[in-house]
Amino acid sequence: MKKKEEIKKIRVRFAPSPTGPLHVGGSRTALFNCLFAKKNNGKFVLRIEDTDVQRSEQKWTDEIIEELKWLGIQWDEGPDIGGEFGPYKQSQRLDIYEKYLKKLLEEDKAYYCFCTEEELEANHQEQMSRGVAPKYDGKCAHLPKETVQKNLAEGKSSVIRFRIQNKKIKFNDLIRGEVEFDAGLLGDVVIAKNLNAPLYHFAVVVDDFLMQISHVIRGEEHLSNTPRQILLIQALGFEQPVYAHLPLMLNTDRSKLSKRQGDVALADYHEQGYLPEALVNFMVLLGWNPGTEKEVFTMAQLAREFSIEKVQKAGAVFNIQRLDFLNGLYIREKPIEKLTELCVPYLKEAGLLIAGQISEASLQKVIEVSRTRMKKLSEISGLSDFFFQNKLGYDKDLLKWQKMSDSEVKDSLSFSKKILSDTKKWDLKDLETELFAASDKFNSEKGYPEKNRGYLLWPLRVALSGKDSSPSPFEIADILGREKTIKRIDEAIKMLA
RNA sequence: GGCCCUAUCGUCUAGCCUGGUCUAGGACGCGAGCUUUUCAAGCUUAAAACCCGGGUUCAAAUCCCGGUAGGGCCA
Repeated sequence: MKKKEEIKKIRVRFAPSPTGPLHVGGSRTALFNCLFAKKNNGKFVLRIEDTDVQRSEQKWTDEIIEELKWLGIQWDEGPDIGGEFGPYKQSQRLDIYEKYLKKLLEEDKAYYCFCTEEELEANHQEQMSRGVAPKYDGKCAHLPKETVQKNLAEGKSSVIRFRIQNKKIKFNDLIRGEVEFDAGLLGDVVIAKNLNAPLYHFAVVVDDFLMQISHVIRGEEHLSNTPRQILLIQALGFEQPVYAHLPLMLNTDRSKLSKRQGDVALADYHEQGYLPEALVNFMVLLGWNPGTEKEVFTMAQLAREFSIEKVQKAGAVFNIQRLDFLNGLYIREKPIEKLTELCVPYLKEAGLLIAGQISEASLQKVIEVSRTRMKKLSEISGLSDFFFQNKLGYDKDLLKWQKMSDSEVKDSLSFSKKILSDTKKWDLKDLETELFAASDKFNSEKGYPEKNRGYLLWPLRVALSGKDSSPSPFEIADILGREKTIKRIDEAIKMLA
């Protein structure tokens, strides 16, 4: 058998910091990573970057996991399921970082810096005033060993800095092509507060290497951090991954998507009743398209059709109207049992759904007749409340179709009442047929224009719904049943008396 | 301030690599119409863009150069 080429396994990761709710931007990064892995038969790793002890909290880790799962994003290795390259939380890997930190220190590729905040600030100010790019001035870069030892022994506060070499860093980005930076402009970067407190740039590099990450797919905000990390990789003798920097998700004013201009937490969208299918479909189209005119995708289709080469370079504005459209689309397509199940919590929260008050079948009908009007699940209560309420509150003038007078409306309702009282079969089809026929009869008796069915149907529909817009009177009556329907008509007539 | 990235309808984008088929295609939204008791949904339809300036070429949205604008990162 022919010996297999050393084909490097595709391994990607999503590495969020649990310092707050999962951001939609982060969710999209996770999605792209997941799709890239699926498409290329690779592995997708979830790693929690919780080295910032001050700001990291377990509850955010839990939320990240929960929301990603909800979206339908699956990982092959992660803090919740373990894996070959664990642990997958940086806080559990401190001894690993310490080892590499010591190595850099021993090889004099990193050094202790004792500069105070004030010194750094003064230096920064001075450089700014001279119009020079601000960077660390290297004051502690060549301290005698004894001084360092003495300072350390005295417990003088310090950080560990990495020596940035003065050279050009070039790398090939899968999305942007060749990118070049001049590292000489950088200044020695702080990689750890101390041996047990590594900082972001350092921890990522170590973990990506140890977890054998082949492709680093992340947001564009990290593009300018890449040369630093490459230098670190070289200093540690690691292998460099392939980079792909995704375009940013933008506010309407084209700045980086941020809180003040709307919701940024995935959980917010979840709560409002956006469907994961819609969110996934929406997010993937922000910066990617298959090159065909197809725009509606399931996760499975995406896993097949996704290609990183077709990812856009420019940032994409988060356009909520498009999300709403897609969500409406998925709401309309959802099997009714599923959709009903999804709506129940919203109805309960609004105090509309009281256990045992309505049959499952009727509830499904309520959802069915409301779904075309729904952009998100949370809208169900406002759309269907009148089905559940005993008393409707509306102005009697709403009952009037065009320029009808009170007594005309009363006649109209009485007419409907008579028809509905006599109707033998109480189902949607028959109600519709009967009422259409009744409308024609009513109009000709009253001398109203033949085709204008509003004279009969509008007052009826308002009497049943109490709203200026609602499903048809047939649909409402069908669900309400004869007794409640007649009762509502009577109540309306009473208002006109 | 320095560095880097980006640039097609209001928005998401196709086309750009391999110049002509582009009077620039699709989708969301917006306008109109149909349908209709209402609002939706559905169907039909309109308006709407190649950032600017040079160059190369018979021919440029597409290639080259220079601006401009926006964004990101650094502190």
